[in-house]
Amino acid sequence: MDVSPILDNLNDAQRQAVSAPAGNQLILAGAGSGKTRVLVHRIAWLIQVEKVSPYAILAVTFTNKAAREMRGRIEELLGLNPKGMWVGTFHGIAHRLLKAHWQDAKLPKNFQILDSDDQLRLIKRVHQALQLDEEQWPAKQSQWFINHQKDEGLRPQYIQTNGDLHQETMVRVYAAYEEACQRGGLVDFGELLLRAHELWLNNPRLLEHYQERFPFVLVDEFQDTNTIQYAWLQVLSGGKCAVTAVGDDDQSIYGWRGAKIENIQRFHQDFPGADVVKLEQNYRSTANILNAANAVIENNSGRLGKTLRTDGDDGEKVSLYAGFNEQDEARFIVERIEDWQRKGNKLETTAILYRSNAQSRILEEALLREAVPYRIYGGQRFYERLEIKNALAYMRLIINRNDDAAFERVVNTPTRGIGSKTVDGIRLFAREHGCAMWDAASQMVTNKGLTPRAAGSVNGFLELVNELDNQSSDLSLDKIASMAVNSTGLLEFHQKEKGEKGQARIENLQELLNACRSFVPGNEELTPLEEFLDGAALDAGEAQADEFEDAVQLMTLHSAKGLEFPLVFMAGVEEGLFPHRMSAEEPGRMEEERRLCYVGITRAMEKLYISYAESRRMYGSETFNTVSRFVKEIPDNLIEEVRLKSTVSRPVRYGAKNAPKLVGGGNKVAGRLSDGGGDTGLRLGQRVSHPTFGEGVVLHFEGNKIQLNFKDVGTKWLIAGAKLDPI
DNA sequence: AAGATAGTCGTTTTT
DNA sequence: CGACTATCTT
Repeated sequence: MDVSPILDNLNDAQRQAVSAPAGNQLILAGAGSGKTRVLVHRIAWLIQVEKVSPYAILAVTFTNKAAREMRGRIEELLGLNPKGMWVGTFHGIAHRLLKAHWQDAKLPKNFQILDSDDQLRLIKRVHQALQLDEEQWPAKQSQWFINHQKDEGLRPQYIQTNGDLHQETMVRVYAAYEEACQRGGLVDFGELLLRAHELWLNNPRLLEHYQERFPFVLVDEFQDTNTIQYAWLQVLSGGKCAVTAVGDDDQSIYGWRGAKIENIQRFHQDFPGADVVKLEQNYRSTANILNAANAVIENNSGRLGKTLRTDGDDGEKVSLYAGFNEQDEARFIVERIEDWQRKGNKLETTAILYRSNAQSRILEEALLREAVPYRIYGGQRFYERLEIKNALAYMRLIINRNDDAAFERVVNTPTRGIGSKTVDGIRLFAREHGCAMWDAASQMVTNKGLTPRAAGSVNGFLELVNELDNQSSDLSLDKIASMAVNSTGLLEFHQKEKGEKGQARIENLQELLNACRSFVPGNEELTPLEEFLDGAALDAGEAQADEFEDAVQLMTLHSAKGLEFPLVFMAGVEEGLFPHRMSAEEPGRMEEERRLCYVGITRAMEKLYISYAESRRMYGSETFNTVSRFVKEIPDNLIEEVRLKSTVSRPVRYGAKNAPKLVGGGNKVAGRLSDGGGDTGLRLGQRVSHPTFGEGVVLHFEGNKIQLNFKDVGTKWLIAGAKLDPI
C-alpha cells in the first residue's frame, strides 16, 4: 500500500495524528493548523491503510456545512464517495437513528421536527393551557429552561425543585410541553439528542449493535459538545470503540448555549488511553497576527496549553484605529477597504467582524455611501422565513394531521374566515379531549360545535388538506409542493402583500419549488416528502443570494469561526461592547469573550485592523468607552496606531441615517433639492423599491441617471424617469 | 382582519 | 434610537 498520498504534505504532528494506531485520541488543533485536513486524512488512513470498512466509521460535526465539507473532501481524497459511511451533524445522526428505530424510541413513524420558532409557539399554548400570566411567565424563559434541561439530559421528573415556585412552574411547563409534543409526534432539537441517548440506554441490544458497527468514531469541534452530546458519545463508545476528538479549547465560544469546554478536558478520564496530539503549526496568519492572538489568549486560565507558531514572515503590524465615533470608525474601515481594492485585491478577501449584529447598520451605511458592495452573513435563514414555513406547514399536515404547530400556522393562512375565537375554541376542545387540533376541528364540525359560518370555513380547511393528501399519493415532490403553494392560495395570498415584501416572498416560494424540483431522495425508508421536510428542519439552508458578486463580508465574530480572510477588520473593540458588558461579572464568561477575540484575530491571514469608537450611540444615548482590555493584552511591538492623516475628516453630510424620513405614503418630497437629486423626489441614501429590481438604495446622481444599489441584483444605473418609490 | 399606535427592550445562535 | 410586539381601532 502506497501511503504517500495520505501522508505527504503533512507535518510531523499531523502525520502522527493521521497514522496513530487504533484507539482513543484527542487532537488539539489550533486555529489554522489544518484540522479538517487531519480529520479527513485520518479517515482515509483508516479506510485505505487499516482496511477499515467505510461502514465502520462514524464522523460527527456540528454544522451541516462542516458535514458537507468533510464529505466533499473525503470524496476528493479517496476518489470516490465512500457510500454507507455515516457523516453528519449530531442532530442529523440522532434523527437518523430515531427514524430507524422509531418504535424503540416510542415515537410515531412520521414524527416531525420542531424548530425553535415552532417550539416557542407551542410553549405559548402550553402557558395558556396552564393559565400562566404572560407578564410573569415569559414563554421565552420557559423555552430556555426546557432546552437547557434537555441539553443537560434531564427529564422533568428528575429535576429537583426544592419547593421553589419558579422552578416548580418551569417543571410543570416542561412536563406539559413534553406531553403536547408526544401527542403531536413532535420532536425539538434537544429532544432529538435526548431521545437518541435514551434509545441506547433503554435498548442494550441496539446499543451493542451500533457499538459493533462503529468501532471508529470521529468528532469535530469537540470543544462545542454539550452534556448530552458528550454522554451520547460516551455511551456509544462503551469503552470499546476508538473515539477521535478534534477540537480547540481556545475556540470554545458557545458556552452560553450549553457547550461544555470541560468536555475536552475530561476526555482523558472518560476515554482511557487517549493519545494526545497538538497541532500548533499555523498555516494561515503572519507571525505578527499570530503572536497577537497568542498574547491575548495567554491571559486565560486552565487552558490545555497550545502555542501556535508559524514559519511565515512577520508581516505587517496589527493596526489600531481610535475612531472619534462609530461613524468615523466605519468611514475609516471603508477607506482602508477602498485602498485595498485599489491595490488589486478582491473585496471578498476582506471581512468586517463585530461583536453584535446591531453594529452592522452603521457599517452598511458607510459602505453604501461609497458604493462598496457588501454581503451580510447571518440573519434569517431560508427555511425559517414566514412564507416558506407556511408552505411547509401544509406539506407537514399532509403526512401528519396531528402536527398542531403546522395546523395553527396555516388554519387561517391564507385567511379563510377562521378567526382567533374559532381557533381558541378548537384549541380548548383539543386540550379537554387530549387530542390533536385536527381531530378537535373535525369533531366540532360534525357535532355542530361551531357557528355555521365557522363550521363551513373549518370544514373547507379540513377538506383542502385531505384533498392535498389524496392527490399527493402518486405525485412527485415538486408537484406536491406546487399544490401546497398554489392550490392552497398561499401564493396568491403573499402576492397580495404590497411592496417589496410580497415580491421577495413570491421569489422565496419559487425558490422552494426549485429546491423541491432538484431534490434527490436518498432514503428508501421514507417518502421523498418526508425526507425533504426532515432535511428542511435540520438544515436551515444558509445558501442565499449574490454569490457571484464580489463583495465585502460582514458578520459577527461567532459566525466567523472556521473562516479565514486575507484582510480582517475587528470593529467596536471597546470595553462594554467587546468584551460585552453582560459578560463582565463572571470570570468564566469573560474568558469566553477572550476566546472570541482570539477567534477574531486568528481569522486574519495578512492584515488585521482593530478599531474602536471613543463615543458611540447605543440605545439612543451617547456612550463613551475605552479601548478593550484585549487590545491592551497585545504587546506594543505588534501594534501600530493609526493616526488621522488630516485633522479634519470629511464631514458626513448625507446618508440613509441622517436624512429625514419621508412621512406619509407620498413619493414626492416637495422642494427638496437634495444633493443633486434634482426633481426626482429622491435623495442620496434614499431607500426605494422598484417593480422588477426590488428594494434598493440611491447611491449617485449623474445627469439624468441615478445609480442604485439593489438588495438582490446589485448596483444598477437607471434613468431619472424610472419607476422608483421611496420606502 | 388589516392598520395604526403605544409600549418594550436591547449579546452571541452550529441544530 | 428603532425594531418588534401587543393591543386597540375601524
